[in-house]
Parts: sequence; C-alpha cells; structure tokens
Amino acid sequence: MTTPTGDQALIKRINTAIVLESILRGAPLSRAQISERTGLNKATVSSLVQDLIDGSLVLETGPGESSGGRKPVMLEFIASAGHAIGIDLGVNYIRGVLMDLQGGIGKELTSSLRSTDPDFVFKELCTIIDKLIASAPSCPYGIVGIGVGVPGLVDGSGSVLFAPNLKWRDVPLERQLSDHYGIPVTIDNEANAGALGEQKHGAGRSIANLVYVSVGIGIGTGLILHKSLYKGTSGFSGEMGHLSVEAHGKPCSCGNRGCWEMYASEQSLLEKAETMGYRDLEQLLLAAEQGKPEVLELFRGIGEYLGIGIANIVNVFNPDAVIIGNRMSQAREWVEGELRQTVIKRAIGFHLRNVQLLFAELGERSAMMGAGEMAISGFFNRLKST
Amino acid sequence: MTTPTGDQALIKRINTAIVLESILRGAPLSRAQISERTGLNKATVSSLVQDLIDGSLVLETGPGESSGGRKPVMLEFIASAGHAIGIDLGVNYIRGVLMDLQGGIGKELTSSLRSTDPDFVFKELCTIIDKLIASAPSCPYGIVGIGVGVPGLVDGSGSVLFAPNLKWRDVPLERQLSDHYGIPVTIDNEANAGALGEQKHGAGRSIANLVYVSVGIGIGTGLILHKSLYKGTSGFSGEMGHLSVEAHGKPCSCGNRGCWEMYASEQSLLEKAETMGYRDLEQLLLAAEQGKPEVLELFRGIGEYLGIGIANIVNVFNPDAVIIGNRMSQAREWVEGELRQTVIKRAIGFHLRNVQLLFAELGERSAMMGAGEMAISGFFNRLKST
DNA sequence: TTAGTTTGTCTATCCAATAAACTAAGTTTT
DNA sequence: AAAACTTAGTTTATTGGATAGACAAACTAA
Repeated sequence: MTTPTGDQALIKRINTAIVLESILRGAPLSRAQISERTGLNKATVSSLVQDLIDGSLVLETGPGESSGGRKPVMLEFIASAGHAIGIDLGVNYIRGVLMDLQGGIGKELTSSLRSTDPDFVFKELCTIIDKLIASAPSCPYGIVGIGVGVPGLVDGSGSVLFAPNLKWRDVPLERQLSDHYGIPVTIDNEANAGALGEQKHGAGRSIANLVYVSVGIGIGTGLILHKSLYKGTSGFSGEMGHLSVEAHGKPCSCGNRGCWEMYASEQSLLEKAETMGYRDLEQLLLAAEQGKPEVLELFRGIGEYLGIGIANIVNVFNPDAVIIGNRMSQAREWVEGELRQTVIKRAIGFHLRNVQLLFAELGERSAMMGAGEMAISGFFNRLKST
Repeated sequence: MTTPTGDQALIKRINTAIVLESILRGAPLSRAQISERTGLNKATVSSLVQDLIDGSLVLETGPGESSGGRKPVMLEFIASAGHAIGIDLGVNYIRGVLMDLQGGIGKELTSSLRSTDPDFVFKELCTIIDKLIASAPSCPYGIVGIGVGVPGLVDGSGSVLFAPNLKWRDVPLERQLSDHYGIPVTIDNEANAGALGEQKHGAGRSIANLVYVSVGIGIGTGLILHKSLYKGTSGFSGEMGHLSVEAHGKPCSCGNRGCWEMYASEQSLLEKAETMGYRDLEQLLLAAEQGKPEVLELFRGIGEYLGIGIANIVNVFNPDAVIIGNRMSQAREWVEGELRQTVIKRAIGFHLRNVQLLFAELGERSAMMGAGEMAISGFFNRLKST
C-alpha cells in the first residue's frame, strides 16, 4: 500500500545494480573503468564489487593491459553462478533448455506430446525439467527459475486462462510448477516469450522497441517497449491476432469478425490450400520451391495480409522493428516481397521512416530461449530488491 | 549516458516526493498521519515538511481534532503557489485557461481563428496567453508552464510535424513559445491532452488505464497507462484513427485503406449526410432530436463503426475504460446503443469483463484542461529532480 | 488533580557515498 | 638503472541523509 520509501539500502541496491549491469555489458572490466563509466567513486565501486565477489556473482580474472601504470585487475560476471530452465510448450511438443545466467545454452531437449490433457502435460513437463535440472552443474545459486511459454492467454498470476489449441481453461500452471519444484516459475504467452528470445539472442538484439509477430496456427504478438515486455493492464498481452482488419469479414471464434489471424495465419493458408490438395505447410513450401504458380499466389496473399496487419501495428506502436516469427517465418522467401510492399504502401510515413522488418533468427527456439530469459530476468530482479 | 547513480540527495528527493504526494492526496494531514501512511519516521517527515514549508508548497492550517492527546498541526498543499496555462488550439478557435497547481480553474478565454497561418496563429496564441498571465495572482512560483494541445502529430521536441487541418508542417511551436515566454512549454496532440483532462478532472477520474477517443473531423486517440500518458516510442502517440478496419476499403489520405476514421468520424458522417441536405453536425443533431429516421440510421452506422474500432482497442490494450470525447460526444444519445452492442459483440470476453465505456464529461474543455495538466505535471517533475 | 495519550522535536547513531591522501605496481625518460 | 611519471585500487575522514528512542508539549478523561 505505501510507496516504498528511500533509505540507504535503496541507494546501495541501485548502485550495485549499476555496477553489475556495467560488468554484464562490458566485461572484462576493471574497477577503475567501472568507476569512470558509471560516475561512481572508485572507493564505492571497490566496495560494491567486493560484495558481488562475496556473492559469487563476479570473479577477478587476473591482470589486464596497462597503459603506463599499475595493471588493472579485470572482473567478469560468473555466468554459471546459476542456471535457468526455458520451456516452450507447444500443441504437440515440448522443448526445453538449460541456460546459464547470460543465456548460454546447456542441455537441450525435445519431446512430442501425445495428449494435451493438463495432468498428462504436467507430467511430461516434469520429466523434461527433471532431466534438465539433473544436467545442471552444481553452482552457488542452483536453478534460479523456470520459464514457460504457452500458446494461450495467461494472466498475471501465471494461470493459463484460455488455450484453445490445447483445449485448456483456467490451468494454474505457475502454481503447480512452483509448488512442485519450490523455485520461482514464470508463465507467459508463447509470443511474449518469442519476443524476448529474439530481443536477447536473435534478430532483435539490442533493439529497444519491437513487435514480435508469431505466425503459426493463429497469430500472437509480443510487444517489447524500452527493452522490456509490455503486458496489458491486467497482466495479459495484446491479442493483436484478433485485431479486426475486415470489419465485415469472416466471423472468428473470438466473437469478432474479420480478425487478422483469419487471413494471415498458417490455418488460413491451409484452408485455402486444401482444395488444391495440400495438407500442411511443409508440402506448400515444397511446392513453392518448385515454382507452382498457384501456391506462390497463395503465399503472396498471406504476405499481403501480414503486411496489412503489420502496417496497423506500425501505425499504433511505431516500433523500431517488427519481427516475424514462428512457423510462417520459414516461408520468408515467398511472403517477404508482398509483405514489404504492403507495409510501405500502408503505414504512415513518419512511422515507417525508422522501422525494420525482420524475420526471426532463432527459428523454432525463440519461445524456448525467451522463456529461459524470463526466468533469468526474474532472478536479477529479485537480486535488485534484496 | 551513464545511468544516474544513487546518492543521499536521491533518497531525499524520493521521500520528499512521497510526502508531497501524500499531502496532495489526503490534505489536510498532520505530520504524524503522514508518518504513519508513508512509513517514514516522524522525524524524517518533520524535516521534509519543513523544507516544503520553506519552499512555499505547504502551509500549516492550524490545529486539528485530537483523539485524546496533543492536537495535530494540519498541513495543506498551497495550490496557488504557482499557476499553469492550458491551451486548446483548434482548427478555427483557441481556448485557454489559467489553472492553479491542483487544476483549479481561474480565468478562461476563447477566441475564434480567422486564419491558420502559423505566424498569425502564434500571435493569437500570444494574445490569449498574455491575458491569462495578466490575470494570474502573484505567487511564489509564478507561471510554471504552458501546455498546448494541437490537432496533429507532435514529436518529442514539441514540433508539430504534420497537422493537415491546420495545413501545418514542421512548426516548432514549443521552441517558439518557450523562446518568447522563457518558461517551460509542452506541446502535445489534442487527443493526448483530452485523455489527460478526462483522467484528472472528467469521466476518467482515478482510472489508471484508459483510452480516450477523440472523435471530431478525424479520430485521434490518447492512451493513459498506469496513470500517465503513453507516448509512442519516438515520442508521438499511436494514431489509432488510422487503424485499418476495412482492409480493402476507401483509400485514406494517409496512404492506407479503410482507416477507422474514414467510417466513424464527423467527416464521414457529414459526407453521407450531404446528399440528404445536411451541412453540419448541429443540423444532424437537431434532425435526430426530431426523430428523422434516416438521420437516426446514420448515427447508428457511426455508432457501429465506433464500436468496431473500440473493440479493437479493447482487445489490444485491455484498458479499464474507453472514453469517447470531442464533438461526437454530443451525439451520445444516438450512437451509444449501437456502439455498446457492437463492442460487446466483438471484444474478447476476458478483456470486456472490466472495461467501462464512457463519454467525456468535460465536453469541449477536455483538451484545454489536459493541456494545463501537462504543464502542471511538468512543474512537479522538475521539482522531483532538483 | 492525576494518569494516560498523542504530537512533534531533539539527540545520538548508523550507513552509504565521496574526496583526498595514500600505497602498490606498473611504464617512460634520462 | 635511477628518477619521474601513470594508473589501479585502498584507506581515512567527512558529509548528509534516515532512524530509534528519549523527550517536552499539549491535549483528554476520570
């Protein structure tokens, strides 16, 4: 209820975070360099660095180059001081990864899912997680958290409110997992996870404001503003797949009409392709490769509608980049041209000026790695508040 | 470049802001009450309050009620310690107001604009502002700032990049005004100003997350998230009037097709009404009053398209409220029914659950008062950083 | 009157950041 | 190689916040 007040501990937390941050960004770094870069006094830096060393987060790695004086002692972040687990829960698969605190990848596992029953899925999740935990080297902070990306609507407390493709409703996955493992668990939408993954390790590295458009069966979107995930006001993210782009178009299961994902998703592509005798995206990609004109035309259509929705997104959020991810990113070659032209035609010039249109670099691993990043950033946030 | 580091001055600024905030919210308040509410030590509160009193921001207003002990000395914020000017610059009018630091209204002026030439408008603005300044009582902080709402796209430095209805391009209004008056000037879009006005003094009082939809000649939107204005990443706000709701609809001057404002603005209403012999909104409102069925049908159509766009907004931002303002709010009686039904039909249930659909309470004064609030919050922000 | 309560101030203490002096350990100049 | 200079990092004394607890002032209730 009361706003947290300021005291000396707050100062120390702030400055410790600044020091740690600068080591994370610029390692290897000496105390003197940190002092210069942050503006903190040398003595202050020395004292805070000592705390970080005592806390097993920073290591002295030996002398550095001198430029005419005493050699500096270089400092590095100990990435392996803790490990996080990232999980991408799909409709018919689970992908999991063990990451160190800098996102370095350890063991990676995939398994297919025969059922989407919540209890069954929970057991499968535990199997994967157990194996990943077992593969982690022992370290001061152990497993610092588990992050999970799910294909559905997630509320602020980590409950999956609604996941049509899993046929889930109100599954309190975060509570279940954290009860079972006794460590912090973060659950979020697959698109949010993907956005974070691409922002940290993929096409969006170091871009502050981006929109990740996950084009799979449906369309999900993840929004990163000022380098952090934007969650809707009640904790769930904007479902831009359900922006209506054809006010009187096809009715959607969400109740609205003409939703974007009715025109630009894999599902919509497959519906059109069915009469031509194609059954999945892989077949269509193959046919496109072979230059089948009717298939190329199909992809152009998807590209156009992707562009229509992306132009809307650009006009509303004016991001630095839009990244197209998930399964449809494989069709880059066949959709990109039409997509770019449509966006250029339709987006407002002011907003268009600086926006980059990119495709996911991490491919199928965006969401999984993003989920791991959620767990890692949870760990750092907890550090800051203690 | 370097993140501001933490020091004792920062603590003091934080805690002073907390104390001031609690007086602003709960006055009259005693030192003891502030200590209890904020969690700050009594001595700390005493010391900070003394600084505020020395700074002419707070006043001891005499003894309060005792509950069996020494009577408390009650404290109040001195609203008249400074004054701000709020301006709503319209296409054919200027509205201006003098406000105290709590938004209390002093002198109010309106004048009509015969030309939209930037130099001419600047002179007219100065005339109004001069009169308002002259009407301000003398006070410790004087005129703390000028806020202006304009019907166009404004960048982070307060330049009007593009205002089609004023026929303006790249007018550095903020610089011009602040050079002329030597006090801080804030320029923003009319819809952003309106959003702030309604959030502080109108239908959105104390609502943390709201979208203000300004329906006039065009459609503008102002977004308030966590009680403060959300600016797009480059400093200008989302132009949701140019969300495309009919992918292959009418071409819009912005380059896109089927923009929302082509279907739900005053302009679009008038275009349809022209063949029926109506020339402005006032005539149409009169005809609706008389029950003319073809006019009622027109308004229902506007209501439906407003609902279509608002459903999109609700799905993306999941706000606590949507407020319809500007000229079309006068047509509430004729559009509200269809609008509500359309939103209920189209918005995703989860998001619909808590959203309120409201109409502006401040009428034509939303933007003007919001502009004043921009200036006031500028003053408080400067206080916090010194 | 007397006891108890509440308000607000005063005092001693704590703690983080800092400047400046200082030690340590190098490089460059002569 | 000695002297002069540079740079890194630590030590010391000081500053300026917040705080707990003691305290005086001012009130109520019995």
